[in-house]
Amino acid sequence: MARKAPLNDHALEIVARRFAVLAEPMRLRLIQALFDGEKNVTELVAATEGTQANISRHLQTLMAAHILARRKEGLQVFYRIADPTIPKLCELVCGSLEKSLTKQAGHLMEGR
Amino acid sequence: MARKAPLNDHALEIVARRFAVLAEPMRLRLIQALFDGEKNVTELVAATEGTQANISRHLQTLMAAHILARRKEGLQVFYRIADPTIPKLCELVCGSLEKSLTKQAGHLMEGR
DNA sequence: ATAGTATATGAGCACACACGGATATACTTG
DNA sequence: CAAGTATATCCGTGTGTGCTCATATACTAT
Repeated sequence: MARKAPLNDHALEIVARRFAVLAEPMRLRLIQALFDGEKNVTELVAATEGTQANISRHLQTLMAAHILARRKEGLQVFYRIADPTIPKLCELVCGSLEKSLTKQAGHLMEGR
Repeated sequence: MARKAPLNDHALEIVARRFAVLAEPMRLRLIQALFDGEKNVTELVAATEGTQANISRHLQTLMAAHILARRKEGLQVFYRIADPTIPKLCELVCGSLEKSLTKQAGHLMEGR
């Protein structure tokens, strides 16, 4: 994108849609919860403290964006991160934020 | 984010907000238009084929997110990309899309 | 001061979507 | 087949925000 020709309207919508999928705290929580390996829906509901209906919906959204992949095993469905660029994306954004918010950087990690 | 402790709620909202700012085709057009140097509002309106009011609003949004910076010169205001991670972010997303959409990859560039 | 140009902002509308509760589907076990 | 569990989907509501039109602000020039 930097040095190449500008993207056309359709491509821009696709890129924007991708960012939009990542623009939801609950979905970021899900992604975070999956950084250390696959989990089933019940585990994800517990890890994110959301309702089952809402988590399921967000998982569909992340699937449609090809960010997650699913594996069925009996009654349970296990989700995992399918797109290797996702961790890099999050690192980039977090790094940028930490740099611009050095004063508040200490607050960014869970344990204060 | 990948290896570190999970982000707390406040941090997640900040990250999500950042993605949300990038989740708008018109704002991506503005960012693209600024890849090759600063432009004033009138030039950006022409480059993006948007209305002046709308472009101005999007520029405020990008400013508030510290993605752009502005420089006033008489009547005109020149905007430029202030966050160096933005081009990298776009490259990452575009690269990922091209890889997952190899069949449609040819359609991604402006000239079809 | 007046007129003219560049940019920003206020008001109102429309649409997308996150959320919760209830319900449906899929699968397992007895 | 019935009962139970895990996951997905439907429906209604509320909120956020992108868009346009009109107007306001900031600056320049005559």
